[in-house]
Amino acid sequence: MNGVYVLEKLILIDGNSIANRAFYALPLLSNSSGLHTNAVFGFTTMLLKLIEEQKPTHFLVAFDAGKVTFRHADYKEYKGGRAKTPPELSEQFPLIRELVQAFGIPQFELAGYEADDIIGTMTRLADEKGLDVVVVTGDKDMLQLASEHVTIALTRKGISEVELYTPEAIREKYGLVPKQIIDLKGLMGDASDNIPGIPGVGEKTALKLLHEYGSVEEVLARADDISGKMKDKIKEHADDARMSKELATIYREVPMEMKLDELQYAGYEGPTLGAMFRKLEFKSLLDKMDLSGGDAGAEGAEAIEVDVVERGSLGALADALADVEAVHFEIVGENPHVSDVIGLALRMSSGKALFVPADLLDAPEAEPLRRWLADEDAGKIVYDMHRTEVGLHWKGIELRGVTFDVLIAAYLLDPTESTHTLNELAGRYGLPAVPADENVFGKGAKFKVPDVGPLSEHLARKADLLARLVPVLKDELEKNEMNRLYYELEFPLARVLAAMEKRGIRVNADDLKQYGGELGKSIDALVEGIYKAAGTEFNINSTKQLGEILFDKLGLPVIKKTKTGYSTDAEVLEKLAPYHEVVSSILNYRQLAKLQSTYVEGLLKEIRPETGKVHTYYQQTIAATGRLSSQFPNLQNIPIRLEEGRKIRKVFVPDEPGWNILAADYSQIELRVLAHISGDDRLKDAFRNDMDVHTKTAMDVFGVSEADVDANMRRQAKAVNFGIVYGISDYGLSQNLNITRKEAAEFIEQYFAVFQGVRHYMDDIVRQARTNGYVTTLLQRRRYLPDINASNFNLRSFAERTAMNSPIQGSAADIIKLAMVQIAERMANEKVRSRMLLQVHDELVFEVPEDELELMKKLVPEVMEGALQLDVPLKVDVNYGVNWYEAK
DNA sequence: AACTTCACG
DNA sequence: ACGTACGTGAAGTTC
Repeated sequence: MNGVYVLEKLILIDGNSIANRAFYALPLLSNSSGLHTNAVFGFTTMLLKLIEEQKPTHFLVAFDAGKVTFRHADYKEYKGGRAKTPPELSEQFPLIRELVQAFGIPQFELAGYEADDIIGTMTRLADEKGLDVVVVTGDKDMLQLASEHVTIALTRKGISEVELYTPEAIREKYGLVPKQIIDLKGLMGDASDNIPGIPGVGEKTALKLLHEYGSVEEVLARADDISGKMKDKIKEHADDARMSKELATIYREVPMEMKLDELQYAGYEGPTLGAMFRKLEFKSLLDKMDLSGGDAGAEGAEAIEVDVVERGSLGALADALADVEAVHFEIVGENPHVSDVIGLALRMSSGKALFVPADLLDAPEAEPLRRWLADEDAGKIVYDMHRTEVGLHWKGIELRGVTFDVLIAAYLLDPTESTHTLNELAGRYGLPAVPADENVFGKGAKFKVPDVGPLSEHLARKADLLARLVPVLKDELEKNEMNRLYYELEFPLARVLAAMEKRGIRVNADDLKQYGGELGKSIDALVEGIYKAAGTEFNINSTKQLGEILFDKLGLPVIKKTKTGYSTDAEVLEKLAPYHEVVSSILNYRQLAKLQSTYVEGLLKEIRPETGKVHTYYQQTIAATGRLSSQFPNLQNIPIRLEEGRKIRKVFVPDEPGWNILAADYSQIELRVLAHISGDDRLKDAFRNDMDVHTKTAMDVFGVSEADVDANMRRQAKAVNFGIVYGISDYGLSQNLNITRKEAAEFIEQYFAVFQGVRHYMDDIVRQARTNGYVTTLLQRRRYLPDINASNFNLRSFAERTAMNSPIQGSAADIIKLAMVQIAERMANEKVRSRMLLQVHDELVFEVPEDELELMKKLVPEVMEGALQLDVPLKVDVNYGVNWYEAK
């Protein structure tokens, strides 16, 4: 009537029912570790078949949650007498949940309800929306749900075949309308669920009665019309019949907030499913579906045509550059600031490849190539633009005009993967395999750059794969609604980061050495005292030796153990301090030794003699939450909390005399993000009124006025706020506050009673994780949580906390990254001399000439606060001084 | 290479 | 009952 009618089909699976069917239908297979997999296998074949034959656009697998449902409140014998689920089957449920997740199918369960009720509710919702629905189950009761749009697929003989029941089919077979299925069961009962019905009434009699009277109520009302013994039986068991009918009625008003949109199904990802099948050892399916992928090695792969460019042919190369699609640079070593560029492979639009050895890059004849690399208008696809740009920089070559970075895309599509090597990406996205670098170069001491033949072949393969990956990755980004995240945030950020790293930050080596000298004296004195107190010399850095001294020799109480022996961490030592004077000396020693080794000696080693600066390297594709990380040296963990360490910051100075270090940090960005995404009114109010959020939390949780919040209450409230951001648990909070778990639990309950929006968010986000298998940030950054349905309590709890934390930490990361891109743009437009130097998660550090101080003090917070509009204001504090220490 | 400890947000 | 707070990187010791 109005526009195009899109055909949508929702499949709803009764997970428990199908698992049961599969289990009893198939022989008890088990894999090499002795785990049974027959039900999982049956479930798999069922899913594959449904996907192929039904082509669902929406999908849900519903599971029963727990043992007790609302039905037990009415009839405690419900499902009583049923044989316990055999362990061979129950052990398969976690696998089935993982399997469903690997298929990318949403799953759902709700405490107190059975899968039937969830499905009943979904069919009602889908029916209202006009979707076609297929319900897959082994349970005949579900036939009551059949309607114009809802078809019931009942498993038949095992699970290999299903029989489809429309209302017509039900009428043909039983002469009933779907609703009367409930009456049928009310009369005949169901032995397997311990529903009594009327004794002596089986299917035949029940059908006869229903054909005549229509419903249980009618049968009971007109029992007198019925002849013989049946009349007495019916009268005698009238209540049983009524209750049985009630028990058999599927509840279609389950209070769930699941939206149909959340059930969209776009099909499975071969590599994910392949990995699951490998785990389950479903070899036949792997082969049949050709999911083997991965590191198949180069044998099977087609040879790739690659020409090695020589000095004499560099001129000819210049003419070919217009036809380059992708470039792969091989830069060995972890730190691109000090790495060797070995060469590059150009993948031409013809499919052929050219290899340029690194030594040619410096040749005068390579000028056209260098110009092409630096040409903003010469588009090129690369892997890790940021790293390449840095690596080339130290060779005096610029890289510009990159149109797509494969690494960043791969990272966004699954930030939890530990690496995204091209070898892995080939497997992940089902493209022709590329050997692992390790197999070509060797690793560790055996690392060796191979001869030009195999080297050029390998790089050519990688460049070729880059070109092939691009359409696939673009497609995936689009599907995940990550275009903005990619094109407006991560991709432009890569160049901002490269620029910051190339610039570096000046470190005053002389001051640092002097500080190290002072530290050295203090450390020596402490060491002497410790040896004396211990009565022997030993390696204080060795936890093993330290443990022997403290616990065996001095007989101090063991507070905590580690995997390998006694724990001697700061928490333990603080508890031991009252017992022996040596302990506090050890704590002091630890503190100073850390400063000396990591921050004095470590930092000195990282100062580049050519520049007198340290050039950190930001990893943009490591952290699962979307944060950056910093290496060589790590400039995101320079001491600040303790004054002694904080002094280190004095050696970080501006590059030019008379300039300032300016630091701008977000105030409480994570709690502001939480206020925004949870929509919690009280939390929002706190920030809208620019209150001290910990004090406000203390007021609300303890129910006192602002004046009555003492330091201790604020401290506890602060710990609770931290806990909330981390995905709170009573245990974690009790550890942090040194209180009992019970007290911690009461705190948390108090908090949630007040901040109900936050509680709602926490429940909701975990539910989302369970159904989708992932959670997202404000800018659609995704984090997958494969353990969210694990049967192992620890794994599952960890995943739940991660589900709560990641959107918060990740959204904060989104915001500051967005600000960085915008600030870089503004600074370029305003043509300032000031430079952005560092990012420390919620802080940006700049060096600023005196005459730009006023401008930057205004520009930086303005952009940071406006980077992303939230329901609460973002607040930024700005400070500056002659070094990083003074910018406080 | 694994483990422990500790620095930061 | 279970037993960890979330996210990183670096240094030192031990195996």
